[in-house]
Amino acid sequence: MTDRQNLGLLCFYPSRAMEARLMQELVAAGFDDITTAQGRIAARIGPHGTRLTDLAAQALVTKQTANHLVDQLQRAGYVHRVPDPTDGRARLVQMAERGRAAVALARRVEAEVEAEWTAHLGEEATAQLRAALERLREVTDPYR
Amino acid sequence: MTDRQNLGLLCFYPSRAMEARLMQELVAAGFDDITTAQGRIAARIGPHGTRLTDLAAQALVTKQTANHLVDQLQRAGYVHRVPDPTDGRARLVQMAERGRAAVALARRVEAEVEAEWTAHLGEEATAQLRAALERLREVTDPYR
DNA sequence: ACTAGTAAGTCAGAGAGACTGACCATCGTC
DNA sequence: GACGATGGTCAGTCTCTCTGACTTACTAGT
Repeated sequence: MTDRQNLGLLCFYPSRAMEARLMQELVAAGFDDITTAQGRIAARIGPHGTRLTDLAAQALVTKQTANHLVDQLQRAGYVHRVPDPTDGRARLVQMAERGRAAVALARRVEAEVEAEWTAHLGEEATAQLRAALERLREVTDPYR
Repeated sequence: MTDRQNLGLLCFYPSRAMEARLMQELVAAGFDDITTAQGRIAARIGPHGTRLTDLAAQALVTKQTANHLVDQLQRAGYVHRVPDPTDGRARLVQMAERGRAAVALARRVEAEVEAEWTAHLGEEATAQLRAALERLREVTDPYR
């Protein structure tokens, strides 16, 4: 019996497990030139494209870091940048074909992992868990 | 309204928030020569000391990485190493005085943050959340 | 219409974190 | 006592992330 662990740490295990599983399956499917850091940025690109600054803010990294990661994603063909029609300074980071394919796979894997977790916890407990985490996000995610 | 987020990502927000808060308060209290990576290792040192290999396994990093971080912690006076009386190859990483002081503060901050979360979610929902996360750990933490 | 301040993004450089691979010392077992 | 396994270290590399300084473009106030 280990001692009582704090809620933040308890949240860390599933979060790490999901990320590891995503990476593992992406690599297995041939998306082997991507890293977790790149994935964290890519996961936040909206359907019509997202500004670099917004990506950085949501991922809680500096613009420079986000820019660096987007450069790599672009070189690997996952995303491309287009000028923002509403703001001459800005550019929108959009998913390219390869990026959309990777995201589609990632969505499938996420659903798969959630199904496994649901099988372990039960439908009702999982629904409660999701509800609690969504409410907790209100006080733990500064960008939402 | 944002779309439904996966459970792994939902777990990420509280985990990141807890870690950020811990670092912030530790720095404010004068423990300003520590990093999150060092903290993640230090948090796993048991009451009688823990082997480097075990620390590495629990934190899911290589022995080299763990060794590097323990070196830094030792230089800063948070931990020290003693020979393992039961195994001539091994050494135990133990908390030093400064390390114990930091851990004591960290425990207080953790309790504080959990109290805030409980205030937001309610007693019952928080208890259910903890129970669900502890069960989820059974399938998401390889070292337990 | 001009100017001052703010916001978007880029360039350069540095430090920390994490890995792979090779290695030595010690333990445990046959 | 020899040999495979385990605990730990050394060396080198790559990625992530930051700070600081800068350019360009938008916006609000006069």
